[in-house]
This record gives sequence, C-alpha cells and structure tokens, in this order.
Amino acid sequence: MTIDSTPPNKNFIRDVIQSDLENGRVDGVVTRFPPEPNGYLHIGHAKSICLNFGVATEFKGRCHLRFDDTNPAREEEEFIEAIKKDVKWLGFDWGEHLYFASDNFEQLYEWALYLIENQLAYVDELSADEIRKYRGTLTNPGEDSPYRDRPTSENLDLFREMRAGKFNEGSRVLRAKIDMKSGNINLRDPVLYRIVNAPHPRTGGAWHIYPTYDFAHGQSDAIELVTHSICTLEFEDHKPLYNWLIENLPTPSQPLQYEFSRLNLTHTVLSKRLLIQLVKDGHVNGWDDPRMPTISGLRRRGVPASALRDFAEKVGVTKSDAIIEVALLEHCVRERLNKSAERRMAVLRPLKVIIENYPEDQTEGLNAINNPETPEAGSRTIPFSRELFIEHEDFMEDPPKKFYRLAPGREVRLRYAYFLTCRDVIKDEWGNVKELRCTYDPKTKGGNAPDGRKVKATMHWVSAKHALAAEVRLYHHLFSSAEPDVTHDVVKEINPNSLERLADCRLEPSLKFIKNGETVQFERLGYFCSDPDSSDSALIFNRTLELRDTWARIKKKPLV
RNA sequence: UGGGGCGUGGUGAAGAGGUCUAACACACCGGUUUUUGGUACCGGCAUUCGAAGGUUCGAAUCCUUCCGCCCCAGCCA
Repeated sequence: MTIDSTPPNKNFIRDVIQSDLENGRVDGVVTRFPPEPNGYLHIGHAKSICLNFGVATEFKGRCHLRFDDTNPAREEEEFIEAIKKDVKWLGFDWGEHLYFASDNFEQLYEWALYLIENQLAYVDELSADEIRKYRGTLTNPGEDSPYRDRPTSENLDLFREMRAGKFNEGSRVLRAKIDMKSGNINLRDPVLYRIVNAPHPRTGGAWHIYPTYDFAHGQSDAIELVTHSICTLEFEDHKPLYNWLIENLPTPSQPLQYEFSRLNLTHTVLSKRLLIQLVKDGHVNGWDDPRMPTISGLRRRGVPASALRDFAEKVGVTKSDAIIEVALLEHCVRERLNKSAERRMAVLRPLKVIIENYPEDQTEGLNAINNPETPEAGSRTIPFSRELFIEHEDFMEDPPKKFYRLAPGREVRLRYAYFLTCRDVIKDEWGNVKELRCTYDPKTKGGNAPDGRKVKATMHWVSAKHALAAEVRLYHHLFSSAEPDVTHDVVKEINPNSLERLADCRLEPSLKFIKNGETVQFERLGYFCSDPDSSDSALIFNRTLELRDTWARIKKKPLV
C-alpha cells in the first residue's frame, strides 16, 4: 500500500479508532469504501478513499471495496470497472476484499423474514403517494399505515410473493415497524424492500425485489465485519436506523457508523447529479474530460495520484461544512510535479526569430538538464539553429518598466544556449509583429558571458526546423465563480472559456517520445502531459497547470 | 415550527481550564538566492476563538441564553 511523505494529521476518526483499540471495543480495524456504481468517482470520493484506506493501513487493518449495488435502475457495469480502475490508480489495494451488497441479497432476504416473524416489519400496500402522506411532515408526526398490523403469516406470504415477481412495481413495499411519530423521519417505518423489475448488473433477473440502502448498508458492514463504517454527514440521521437494524437482527458483528463532512471545492461542482448532467448534456467531453473534478479527469489532465493523496490529507477530516480553495489542490499538484516532472522546452504561441549572424546551415546540440530538482534525471541534447521560435509574449516592442524579457536592442539569454539581442522587428501589413531579426554572441555558449555581463531574463525557445508541431489544450476553471450557484441552472454558471485550444505550438524534438501518463514541465510555462487523443501524426498535449507566474501578477497591478 | 449536526483569520484546521497576546497548511504581502519572473529560503499576516451573560485567581476550552449556517418529509445512495 502507498506510503506518502506527508505525515498524517490528527482527526477525530483516528482518535476514535485509537481509543476503540485501546479500550478493546475492537481488536483490529476494518473499514470499507462503498460506492454506488452509478457514475464515476470524483475528488470528493478520493477524500473518502484516502481516509478509509489510509486509516486502515495506519492501524494495520484492512479496507474493503464494496459496491452498494442495490438499485439496478441506475447502476451499470461500466461504472463498476471505472471505479475499480480509479481506486487502484489512486494507489490503494483492496486485495481479496472486493464485495458487492448484492452478494448479500439472499441473507438480507432471510433477515427480512426474520424481522417479519418478530413483528418488526410488514408489507404495505399503500402507494408511494399515500406513504408520503402518512409520513407526516418535518413538524407533524406521521400516522400508521392501515396495513401495519396485518398478521405475520400474511406478511410472510405477501413478501414471498413480492420476491416471486407476482406484483407490479410500486404496488407493495416491505417496511420496518418502528415509530410513525418519531422526530427522525428515517424512523417512521422506513421502506426496506421495493419491487424493481430492471436487470441487475450482477444478479441479472434473479430478483424482483431489492433492499434499500438502509436495509443493505449496515448489514453488509456487519457481514464483512467492518468495525468503523465511515460515511458523510447526510447519513447522520440514518444512524439510529442503522443501529436499530443491527440490534434487531442476528448479525455476526456490530459495526458503528461515523460521519465526516464531504469535500467541497471552489470553481467546480462535486455532486454526482450535476456531474452526470455535465456529461449527458455534452457540456464536457465525457467523464474523463480534463476539466472535470473526476478522478479520471484529473488523471487525464496529468495530475499525479500522489498529489491527490497529499490533498486528501491536507484538507482534514471534520464535521464542519467546508469549501476548500482549488488553490490548495493546485499547490499539491505543483509540489509533486516540481519534484518529478522532467523539464522540456515548448513554445505555445510561436514568434519567429532569425539569428542573422548564425551560420545558415549549422545545427549544434546543446546540453539541457532534465530536472534541476532531481540530478539523477540526467540531461539531454537539444538542437539549436539559425531560425528559432520564442514565446510571443516574451517580446514587447515598447515594454513597460518591469518587463525584462526581449525588446528592441535588448539582450536576453536563451536557456542553455546563447545571449541574444534583438536588432529588428518585422511586421505584417496590420502592424503585428511577425518576426524578429536578432544576433547572438558566440562567446556566450551555454548561457554565460566570459566578460561577466548579466542579462535580466532567460527565455525558452525551440529550433524552428527541428520543432514538432502540436496542439496544446489549456484548461481553465469549469466555473468562473468560486462558489457557483447551482440552485437553479448549472449550465448558466459554466465558464464558456474553460477550454482553450492552441493549434500551432512547437515542441522540442524529444517530446515525441514522451510516455503516456507522464507529466513534464514546459519550462516557464507549466506542466503538460500527452493526451490519449494524441497520435504520431497529430501530437496533443494537455496543460495540467501553469507555473506560478509572478510576472502575470505584476502585470495586473496598477502603476506598473 | 420536529429531529440531527456545525460555528477558531481570506480558506482549511489544531487546541478541550493556565505552556494561547491561538500550532500548521494554503492564499495573500514583503525580501534573499536563482541560466525557469519556477523552485528553495527568510519575514509579515487572529491581543482573539458566532454573540451576550455567568463560573473561576485564570476560559477558545466549563455553564446559561441567544444568533447564524447545513442536513432530513425518495419505493436514491
């Protein structure tokens, strides 16, 4: 299992486990991550995965992967596979402990009969609408169903017939007999089983009735001998029901539920409903669109799993509603990538430079360091020639005070190459700068002047005739508002410019061999990775994240 | 107006009667180093803990009242 450098922070879950271990409530830790296979995992799930698996390894226990597949109307095999892939990629291993709530359908059914026999459950023939009416409101108590006190044998017969598929969907449900007047609505005779006639991804057409979350989750925990069932805050109200079922059923163990607050992130949405909508309505290009907060989207974007783990640790685990700034995620990504990503040179918006005093047909190989943070990464050779491309925004004809890149008459350093001086600016008929005529100083090879003269800027570049053409996709926040208002229409909140495609980028030749899934740094620009859409004939790169950019800040400030 | 939960800086989050004129991290603001305006490094950033009372020699931590925010009325999870 994955061990990260970040030391675990203290949180109440760890405290509880620690004391449960010390006072003997449990003698080992078993947790579980219980996704419903009705969509892809997102970064909020990553928090839960890291917590559950993290805490399990920390206390030398284990963590199960269990699919809560109790609603065949929504669940699909595709999601099961995608979820497994994401959990693995995140660096966690459930070993032998892959489970499905559906594995327990037979046992759950037996327990339902057990409840009926103990007069703790009954078959209700009220319609969904009527049940709602009988349930009362938040402030008014509910009323007992007229079917509540039918004889056990009748309940048994009816329930068996439900299983046999004798009834229509919605015509009958099995309900727990608890308390229609409870202040906790979950205790007002909650539905335990409903009739669903949809094929189940695992059990096919074997069943006509399916347990609800409440009737499946806790018992599955108990069957798997889970000791700490960790879930999010909205299940807090369900805990009394969770416990009621465990107390009234002959389960093999008595797990306890603990709740923490779910992750919220600025500039995005993290509700499954909304993410499904973004995908279905085509506002993004699938679940793994690099703008998506899904694990698959982040992976495609070039975010390393280790950064996600760091992030999950840094956000903390509490019960208070919190909105984490994306900046924290971005920090974790940069921190990891700065250490691991090899450096390359690429020009996103090319501006042609002709070095007038450089021999026409000469090419020389220059040595460039792969990663200054990691000397073991070694170095590579990059070609230099008379015609280059530099970044368009690295040149200004009439530069403001604090701009110290290239300008007419000014000398700068080309990284790993030579000092370069701008002699002439060539413009098109519209007055746009389209080419620079420069000279270089042959004595500055490698980037230093023997006379000791200094230069204010070092710029990246690419040799025109050796460069690779590529498309580069730049991503911006999916929502420009930090906290998008999703109460009405998410679509209105979407940032229309979240994807920016640059079709004419130029890369240094070595980028041809970049491994899939490897994220590199384009010097001075940011972190990039090759997109799965990329091919030998059409290179495509995604920008994971920009480097921190002090110059951009200076530009924005007044009084430059 | 029923039940449950939560309130510590811009954002998270430690702290649970004295070591708190409140850790740490992100963000932000300055500065140093630098062949990435990156990285690294140094410094700044809550006399105050939702509010008001009270207990105490002493409170963010205990008590009382009040205020605010979140969740629950699916045969979703």
